[in-house]
Amino acid sequence: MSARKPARTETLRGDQKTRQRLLETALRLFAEHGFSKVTVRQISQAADANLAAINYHFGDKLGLYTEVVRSAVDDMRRVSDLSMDAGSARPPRSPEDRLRRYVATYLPRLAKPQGRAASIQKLIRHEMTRLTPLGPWIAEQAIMPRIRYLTTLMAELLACPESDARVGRCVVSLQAQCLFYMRDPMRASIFPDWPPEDDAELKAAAEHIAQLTLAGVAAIRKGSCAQTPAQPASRARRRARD
Amino acid sequence: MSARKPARTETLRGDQKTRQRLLETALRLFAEHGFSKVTVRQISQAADANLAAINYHFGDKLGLYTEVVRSAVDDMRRVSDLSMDAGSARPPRSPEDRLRRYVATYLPRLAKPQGRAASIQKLIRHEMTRLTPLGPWIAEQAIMPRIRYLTTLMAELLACPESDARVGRCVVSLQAQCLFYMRDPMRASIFPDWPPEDDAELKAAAEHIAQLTLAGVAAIRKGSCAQTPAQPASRARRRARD
Amino acid sequence: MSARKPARTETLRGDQKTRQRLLETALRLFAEHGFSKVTVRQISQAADANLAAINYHFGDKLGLYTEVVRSAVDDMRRVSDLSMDAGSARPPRSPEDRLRRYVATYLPRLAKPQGRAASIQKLIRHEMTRLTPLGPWIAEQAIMPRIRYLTTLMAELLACPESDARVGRCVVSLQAQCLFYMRDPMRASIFPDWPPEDDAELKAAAEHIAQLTLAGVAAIRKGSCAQTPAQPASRARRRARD
Amino acid sequence: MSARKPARTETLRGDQKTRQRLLETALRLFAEHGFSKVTVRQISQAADANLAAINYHFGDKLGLYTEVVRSAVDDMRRVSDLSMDAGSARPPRSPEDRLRRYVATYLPRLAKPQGRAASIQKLIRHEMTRLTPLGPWIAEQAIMPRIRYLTTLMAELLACPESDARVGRCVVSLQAQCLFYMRDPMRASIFPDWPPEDDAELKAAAEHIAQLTLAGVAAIRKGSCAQTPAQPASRARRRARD
DNA sequence: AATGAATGAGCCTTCATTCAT
DNA sequence: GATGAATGAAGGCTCATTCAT
Repeated sequence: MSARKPARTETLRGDQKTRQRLLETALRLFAEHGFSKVTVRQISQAADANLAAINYHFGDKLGLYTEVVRSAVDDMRRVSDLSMDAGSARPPRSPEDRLRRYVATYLPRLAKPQGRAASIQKLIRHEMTRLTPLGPWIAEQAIMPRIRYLTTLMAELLACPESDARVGRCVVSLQAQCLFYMRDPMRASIFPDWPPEDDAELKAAAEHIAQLTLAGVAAIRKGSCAQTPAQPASRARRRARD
Repeated sequence: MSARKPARTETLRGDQKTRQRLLETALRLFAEHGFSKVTVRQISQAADANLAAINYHFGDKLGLYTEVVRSAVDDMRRVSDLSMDAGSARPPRSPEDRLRRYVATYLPRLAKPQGRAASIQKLIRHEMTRLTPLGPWIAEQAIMPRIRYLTTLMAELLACPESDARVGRCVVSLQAQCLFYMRDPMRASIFPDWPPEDDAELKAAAEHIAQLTLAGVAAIRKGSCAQTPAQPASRARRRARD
Repeated sequence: MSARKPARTETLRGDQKTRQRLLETALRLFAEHGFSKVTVRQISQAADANLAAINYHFGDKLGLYTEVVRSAVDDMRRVSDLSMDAGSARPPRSPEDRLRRYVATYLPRLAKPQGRAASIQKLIRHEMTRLTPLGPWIAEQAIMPRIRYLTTLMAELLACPESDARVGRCVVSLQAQCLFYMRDPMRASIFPDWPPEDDAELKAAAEHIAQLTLAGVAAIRKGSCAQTPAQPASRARRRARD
Repeated sequence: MSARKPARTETLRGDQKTRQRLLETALRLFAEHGFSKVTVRQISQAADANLAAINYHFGDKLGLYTEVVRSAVDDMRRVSDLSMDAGSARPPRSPEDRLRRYVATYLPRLAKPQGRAASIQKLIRHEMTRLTPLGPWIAEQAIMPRIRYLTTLMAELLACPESDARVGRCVVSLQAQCLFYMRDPMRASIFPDWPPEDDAELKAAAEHIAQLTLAGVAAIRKGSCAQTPAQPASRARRRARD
């Protein structure tokens, strides 16, 4: 059989050896419809492979899915380091600058994922509601680095140890604002323009988040006892007005 | 016939109890596992009803689901008005106070939904990823009132018309921070303590969000044209450093 | 309840007392779709009656059907006598005239049944493929009279006793030609113009059948060699005579 | 691979036997009880196959049915050509002889279908009352060839163009008489001896039909304008009386 | 390494029927 | 005499998986 095929065809269809085709097709379909809405028949047909090939290569449907998620998250992690100065040998910047840069590079990737990243994002979203054993692993790979990076950053901004309770809350506030710009079919069905795709608007949004967060964190840093009920509220208001 | 009416009411309760039991059971199961992971057999068994009763009362599985979602969203909408001063004849408070109150009442309901609300929240989460025709309706019922309320509030805080682009971004920033405290099985599997259940911690979190947001919005209000690159950015940075 | 209704409404809906409405609706639906393709729900809804009313009045679905068929066949029998000189006190006509008249009155009724007769015809057709216990009874009611009438007629034409084998065959030949003009959805789907609805064409068809049959019967009566025009047939004729 | 081919053929037979068994069993059951009265469970059990095999091989129940009908009609068409001189290189016979031969070969096949043909006949009968999209196709395959053959034949006998209205009527008269001898459960339940199974009786019946029809057609040919009311009718009557 | 056929469990739905008023 | 609710038995179909090459 192999002798009769041109090398090129061999490469296109034989070299990535069914297994690779299955992985790519499965990523696309799982991302689009979720694990349980995709049948192995659909995958094998779309990948131009035999029905039993999935079983042969990955044991069963879940085995294929696991492999897909694993490689997807690997991809994601590799790329995501970029926004966090990872491996950058540049002169250390001010925490404010680092935060602005973080938001400015993170937001477009959330709002306008490119190529494989788009599928991966959808896949992770589906995975979020399925509660598989891979969840914690995904978290460790994809989320914790961000948390650690932002924790250090916020601790600097607040001028306090990373263990301070306010640090975590500020990290959450920032991360929450960013993640809200992630593509979401549900939100898109309500607000057809969400998230914004216009580069200018996305840039403005990033600056908005950075400005609001920096100002808010600064206020929290200064606000020794901002939380007390009676008087402090008026004090806080006054301060917020400044 | 009139003499039998009491008996009939008894009957209505006794017979229609099945319908009600089905609705409640279905809400619980759909919330827990999602539409397609729950079988009508499970529901009818758990509700101690006949399999065909679902068909009789709701036509088919989807009819039951629709009814469940509809009543759930109705419930949610009715309760959610409370945090938005709806119908309150109290003396108008400052926008800062209203924002604080909004967060303070909204956050616990997101983080620690009570009874039916817990199921409803899960149900809506599932519905979010399914993209059914009910999505837009849910949005109008459950989300838009909040958006409108917060838009008015932010416009006041920013002292600008509601159509100003900054208003929308501030609304998003606040709402994003709040929604991040919503229960989420995925996040819970990564951070076992999320969202915090401790009342004190929740209160502190609400005050954090309010304080950060108020300070951030105030900064944005003053920085009339903070978005342009050159000067305003430095101004904003300087202010954030204080 | 009865006191409050105008007599007329009472008549339209109350007088024929559900039972009658059910019978008529069932006839229509059974005729249109056949016994097993119609559900009791459809019937009760179309008759504006309760679902359980069928069970109440007729025991079960089959009971209703039996009643429908029984009354339909009764109807049919009553009307069908007309084409067979039944009860006619007119002077006896020649058998040729009686045959022509038979075809002329029978054919239009088969091809263009009017009102209830149309439903009854369809109903009988469905019943023909179902092989119910009512079959023989229907036959006795609706078919045997014709057979007997035609048998007498053909015996006259053939000038032989009714027990002669040729009589039965001639009866079959005539009846077969007539019944072919009965409405038939299948044939209609192949030949959209079948059976002809045009009165002139129908009349021509009746005369054709009468003429062909009379000539054919006459030839059979004479026996030997009615068919051959030229020579070649003589060989076949000889063979057929043996 | 070539070495394994024999084994493979063995396999094709051994495995695909299921498909063939399903087709045969389905033909039998569908013929006996009709499409909707047979369950896929019955078929798969009777064919000693798995329930899902039907879905695998034919998509769904209707797919199986379609395949059964298709092959049945194919069979029927192939066999039916025999009675119509198709492909026969014999010396042309007189139209009278051809008509006699047509009836003589057609009638036994209608009255006493052999083996598969018996099932096919029943199947077609059921199909006739169901009005499926296959109806027209069945017609074209199984009926139209006969119509065309008989039309040519009758035009010869009448010595007129095929478009003459009388040709069609004569075709109908002959075909109607023949089809009446088709097996029919309903007629059988009324006349237990119908259609006759005795070869002698069938032969006599065929000769009767041929004789009656030939004489009738001859009469119609001579009575150029037999359809007009006044004279010709009396002429025809007179002739018929002889 | 890969395939086509076959399997069995399970799902949603429909329907005639009965029950309790 | 009539009703709405409830029931249980099937029926068709889908799907992941395994078997025999």
